[in-house]
Parts: sequence; structure tokens; C-alpha cells
Amino acid sequence: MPFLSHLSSILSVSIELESEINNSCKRINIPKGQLIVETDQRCTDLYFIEKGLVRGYYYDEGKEITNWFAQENEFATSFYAFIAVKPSLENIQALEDCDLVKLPHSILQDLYARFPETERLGRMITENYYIKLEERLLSIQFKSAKERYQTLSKSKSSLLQRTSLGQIASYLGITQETLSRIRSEV
Amino acid sequence: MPFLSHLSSILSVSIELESEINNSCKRINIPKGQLIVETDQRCTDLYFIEKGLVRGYYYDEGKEITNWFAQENEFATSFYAFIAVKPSLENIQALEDCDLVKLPHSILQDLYARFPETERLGRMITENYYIKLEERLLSIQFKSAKERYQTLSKSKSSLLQRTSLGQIASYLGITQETLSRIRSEV
DNA sequence: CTTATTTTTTGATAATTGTCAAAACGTAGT
DNA sequence: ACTACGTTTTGACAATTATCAAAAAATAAG
Repeated sequence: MPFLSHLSSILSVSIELESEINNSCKRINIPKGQLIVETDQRCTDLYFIEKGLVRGYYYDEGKEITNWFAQENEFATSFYAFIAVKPSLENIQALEDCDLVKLPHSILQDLYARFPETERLGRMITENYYIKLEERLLSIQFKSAKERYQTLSKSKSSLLQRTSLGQIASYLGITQETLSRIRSEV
Repeated sequence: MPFLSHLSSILSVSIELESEINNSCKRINIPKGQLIVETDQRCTDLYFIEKGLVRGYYYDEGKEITNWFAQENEFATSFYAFIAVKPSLENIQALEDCDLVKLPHSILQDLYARFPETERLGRMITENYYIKLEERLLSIQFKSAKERYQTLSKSKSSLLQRTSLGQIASYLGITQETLSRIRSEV
């Protein structure tokens, strides 16, 4: 789905803002496997995923920890780094060939200043992401590994096909051996 | 800290908005132990805590699960219920005598509509809460019970005095027996 | 101060999940 | 088809955390 259609589905967007976004956002193409953001670097862009799949991950004691996935019609960025304008704590990598819309931080600030409706959009999007994160926290905190896996396979079953076992395992907060055993049980 | 001072520390607030907030927000007093929001009821207000301590909790298989605390200069609400205008999934309870500023959903929407700066405030506040939630998720997902306890006792040591063991334990995602053992080890 | 009630600690044991090592499986390239 | 490489599965064992029960300590009530 194009970026503007997605925005319109949240809140109706004025013609002026539409054309401004069209002028100031570049579409980019990222091949599978490529890093979009690297640890310790600034993350000055917000990406909207029109096509493809992306993950955020970092290293903890030498192990890769995937802490989120983002797919079609979702935003991807190193949120903390983008908002606080700090070096990124994570890498962002394309897991498939991706079509992204790139929205630089400075442009976004400019849109916020010039188009109040952008503020509302930004607030509503952030609120929705907050609610999703809350759900995930509760799931991790109070559900068993098996329950978390089952919930994921119901709510985002396509992820299971599009990613590796190890990526899903760390996303669920378990080792890949444990995930493999959970799978074979069922 | 008064509500308006807190807001000003995030973003400078116009005189007009200040007086509008003063007119439309009521200060309320909640005695220790009282429920502010109950499960299955609508949660139509956002609360700012000027004094006191509050928790959100729910029941899972008969056990009380405290999933967040909010103290002075923080907001408290059943976030999902407030934003999505749905019945609350959790109870909110005063753990101490509290001075709260009550901001009804309808008033907030009105402020959003009439004062664009409110949108920006709302967005920035939500962004900051998102970042905090992200940190908590990572801590729960990838740190041991002991590490989580140690992190909490560094970052919010006063909570340990102001709450019960069982409340802290479920907030950390462990049983109270385990927390008790972690404490005695050190 | 004494009793009742709640909260915290301790003990024994079980369940869940992690670790390390090796084998099996899959896939891409030759 | 074969090799080389990465991914997934399996096995044996260890560590962490949960569960259930009871004792000890702290707090509230009379």
C-alpha cells in the first residue's frame, strides 16, 4: 500500500500535505540482507514499508537478538535513536527486497511545524504503536514460551515463513532450540 | 509538581492553553487503597499525579498481576481503554493518598482541536512513554530476574519502599517467593 | 499488650527453559 | 550429483524459576 493511502486510512490528509509529502519523501529500494541502520550510527530517517520485511536486532553477549519485525504498511526506525536524536542501539536489516518511503527527521519536524494535522497523525500513530508494545510486553511477561509462539502463529503467521527460526526465537525471548522443540511438540 | 509546570518542562505552553487547562481540569483527592478505574468499565479520564503513587493491575488465574506503577509527575490511565475508548482490561488503584489532576477524554479532544500545541504535547509525551516501555520490554525479555530487580532498585529505588513485595514481583514478571530469595541473596 | 491478619521468608520439589555438542536437513553453487 | 555452508533438530544435562506448604515476621485491630 502506498504511504499516502496508509496515512489517509488513519486520518484524512489535506491536498497540501499530500503534495508536500510527495515532494519531500524519496522512495528507496533495499535488497534483501542489506543493513538500513547500523549500531552506533545516527538514525535520521523514518521508513514506511510499502513492500518487504525488515527487522531490528542487536548483539548481546555475541548473540543476535531480533527485537522487532516490521512489514508492509508499518513504520520502521530505530525509535529511540530517531526520537531522541542519539546513536542507534540496534541494526535494522531488510529481510526481503524492500520498497521503502524515507522520511528524514528534519523534514518531519518541518511538516510538524507547518501542518498541524501532521502532529495529530504522529500522535495517533505513536499511540497505536504504544498499545501494540503494551500487548507484547504482557505476552512476554506472563505467558509461557509455547503460548507466545501460538499467539504469534495466529496473529502473524506469515512471519514464520518469511524469517528464520533463530530470528523468531529471539523475538519471542527464547532460544532456538526451545522454539524448535515447541514446534515439534505440536 | 503542578500539572502545568510539568507540561511547561516538556514544551512551552501558551497563556491561553494554561488558563483553559486550569478551567477544565479538576483536582481530585484519592485515599490510599481506593480504586480509580475498574476492569470492564470505561476509562474516560487521563490522570496526572501531583502527589502519590498508583498502580495498574489485573487478575490472571486468580492472581493479581501489577503491570505498572505511576508516581509523582507521571500520567496514569488505562491507556488502551482511554485511547481506543473501550472497556478497561485493568484496575487502577491508589497505593497512597493521591492528589490527581483529572483530564476527561472529551476535554482532551477539545483541547487537541482548539490548541494545536496540545497535539504536539500529546505526541511528545506518548513518544517518551513509548521509549520507556521499549526499555522495559527489553529488560523483561533478555535479563534474568536478578538483573531486572537490580535495575529497578537502582532506577526506582523508592518504589521498593512504597509497595509490597508481591506487587514488585509481578511487575518484574516473577513470583514473590523468587523475589524474596533474590533479595536475601544480596 | 495481645490477638488476628497479612506479608514475607524458607524449604522441598517440579516444571520450564537454557547450554553445549553433535547429527540431520536444506539449499546454493559447481 | 556432490560439496560446502548455513539452518534446524535432537540429546544429555544444568540453571533458573515456579509451585505448594509451612514457618516467621510485620502490621493492624481490639
